Amino acid sequence: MLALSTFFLPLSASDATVGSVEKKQPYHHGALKETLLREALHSLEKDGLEALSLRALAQEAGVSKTAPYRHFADKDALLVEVAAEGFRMFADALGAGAQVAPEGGADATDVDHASRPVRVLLLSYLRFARANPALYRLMFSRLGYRLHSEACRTNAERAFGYLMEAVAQAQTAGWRAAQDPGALGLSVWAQAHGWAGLLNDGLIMEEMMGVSSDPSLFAEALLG
Amino acid sequence: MLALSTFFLPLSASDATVGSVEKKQPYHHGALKETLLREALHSLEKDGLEALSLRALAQEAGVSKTAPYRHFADKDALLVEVAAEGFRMFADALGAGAQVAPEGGADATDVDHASRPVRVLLLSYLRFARANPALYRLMFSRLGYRLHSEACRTNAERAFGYLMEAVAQAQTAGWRAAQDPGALGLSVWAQAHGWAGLLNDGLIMEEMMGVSSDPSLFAEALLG
DNA sequence: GTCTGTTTGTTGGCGTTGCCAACATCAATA
DNA sequence: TATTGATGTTGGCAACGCCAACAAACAGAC
Repeated sequence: MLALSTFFLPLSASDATVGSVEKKQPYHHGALKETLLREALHSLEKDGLEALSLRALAQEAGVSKTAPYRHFADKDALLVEVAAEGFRMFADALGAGAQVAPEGGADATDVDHASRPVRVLLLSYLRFARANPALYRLMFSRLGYRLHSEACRTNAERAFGYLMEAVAQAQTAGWRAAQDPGALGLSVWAQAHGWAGLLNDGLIMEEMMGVSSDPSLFAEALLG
Repeated sequence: MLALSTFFLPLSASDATVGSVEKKQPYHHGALKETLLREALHSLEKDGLEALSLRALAQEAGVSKTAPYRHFADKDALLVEVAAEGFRMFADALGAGAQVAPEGGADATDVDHASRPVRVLLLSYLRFARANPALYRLMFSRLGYRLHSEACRTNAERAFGYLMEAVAQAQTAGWRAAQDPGALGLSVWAQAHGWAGLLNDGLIMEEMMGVSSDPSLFAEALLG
């Protein structure tokens, strides 16, 4: 009777405590790789990179300790794929943020209006970094970029492209128009990366500065 | 005869292969804590944080695997003390750099002359980060600041003080004089921290930007 | 359908790590 | 001199990444 509910459930094999008679866990998981990647993301944001363990992921997926090695050469290979997924999400976030408010309309009275695209992008950037701190750290580490994963490189360059677009837009509107675009883009990136790191590692020391840690306020200080 | 050279060498107990007769390694090391900290620094810069092992440090010091626990509660405690030493070195570097060229003299013809103190400090900052990448990473991580070690906090604040001094000097000389000093200091710090991270993790992608990775060139882009 | 090869799991084990408990040695002090 | 506390040693536990050998299930050829 109870077994009727186990008709086609190859995805989440979580019916371990149903009874002791018919635990018909299928030999093949069916979607182990995707499950492991999803769990790795969860584990990352829950307990950080250092606590992430292949064996624990395997156990959580209801699979033996060495099963992950059928899908990933080693732990680093899994982390690289997680980082690639992170870069995909990251580029999407920057792209979406840029599309939300392309040209605000007729509020050009503000002196800093020209820098608006950069400001918008920085907020998207910091929002992502704050929402996924461990993932962000992983992405911008030896594993994220160094190990020349194609997916990482592609999406990282896409994200950087959005940043350069925002800078170009701002420059044509008059913001730091004299500066070299490449150097300016790198500078903006460094600013964003620095803020992300300081915020995520809890190093901001607001009490030392009398400045709130609300990212929207930082943007004011970011742009001269 | 050869044993004459082993008169008072309680520090480096590396005379293991002298002979097999008189290896009179004293039961107590004498300076284990300092030795371990020194080796930890070396190991950090040689193989990175992830490869650092308490057992390996102990073996290198010629001591049993659990001897370090008489001086450090656990691995994190040792790393915190390493980070504290790092902050000491860091603050010293920033302070020394500031003293080298307090007021350059009569070359005030440069428009960017006012920002000179900040530029000098940024170069000291990046030089330190580039010279000790793994240490820098450790310092600005969960272990460096979060675990409220008194020595870390004190020296970090000293370093930040030098940064704020440079900013104040530049502001009185006219550089971004209108901006809030606290916010401006934080912004400069974020810039420096961002550059340090991007450089140390090899994420700069000069070919993408047509910009050399020479830190002295970055300073140009750093300051509007 | 049966056979066969490949994919995807499993068990058992190796070497390493951080850390604990129990014991040994030595210096300093009562 | 006896005792105590600091410092180092041995043995061991659990967890980890990863390897080798084996087992189950799927997939295509016949």
